[in-house]
Amino acid sequence: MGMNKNLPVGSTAMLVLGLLRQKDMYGYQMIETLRLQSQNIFELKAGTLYPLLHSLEKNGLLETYDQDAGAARIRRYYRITKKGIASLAERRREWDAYSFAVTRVLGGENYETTT
Amino acid sequence: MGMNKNLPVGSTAMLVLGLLRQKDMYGYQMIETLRLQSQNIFELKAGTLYPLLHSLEKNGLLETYDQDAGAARIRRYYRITKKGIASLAERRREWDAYSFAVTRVLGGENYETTT
DNA sequence: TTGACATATATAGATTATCTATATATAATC
DNA sequence: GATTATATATAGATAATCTATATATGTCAA
Repeated sequence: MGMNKNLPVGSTAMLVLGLLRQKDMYGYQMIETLRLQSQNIFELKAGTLYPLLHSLEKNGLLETYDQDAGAARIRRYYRITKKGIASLAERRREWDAYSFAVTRVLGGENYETTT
Repeated sequence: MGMNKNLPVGSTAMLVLGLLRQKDMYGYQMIETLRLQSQNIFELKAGTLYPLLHSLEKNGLLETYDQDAGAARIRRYYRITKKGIASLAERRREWDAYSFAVTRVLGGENYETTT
């Protein structure tokens, strides 16, 4: 993910599942939507996304269908499954716990260190 | 970092710098303090921490001193440098932007997708 | 009409963060 | 005497993401 090489990581699958909970999308659209909704914070690379989508599909979190005939260009749409929705909920719980803990450690409050 | 293998993230350096902004610490103490302050969310492994400390020191973000003589066991203390404090501030800015963007994407608000 | 750029998907290989496993040594506890 | 906690360290494995590359079509400007 864009920004800085150090920070992000590990939560791309959660973001993709979050997008697809909004509506079905094809890969390129996910990259654009993620960039727009995050105000250019997330710049997901195609080389990251497509292998990730394949793996989420293989694990039953997503399913695919190709665009209706008649369209010039092929677009492979992804739809989130029941299992994907459950996985998203679990990932969100973990994200919340993680980011809350970061706030606690960096927050500036003075927790005494029970050494 | 503990929790779940997926989530973790690349923010361990930020957390370590955050701890050392509170006060000087030695490695083992950082692991314990991080675990306590995060209420067991962060379970940083020794095999992660020590190489990280060496690298932060090599880059001038930390400096070390050994425990005063007389003590039985050797403890290597780490102190954050001016450069380390600046780096922490930058990493926090990035963390804030990142977590804010996650909230925007997952938040549930209905941003229209300008496809 | 040619070239450049945006759209669209895909894979191979490199990089890097973190983990597991292992090593060493002392102190405390059973 | 054996086990567990303290304390630091390194080697090797795993996994997430990136860069680079490939392919193909559509659009727009020169």
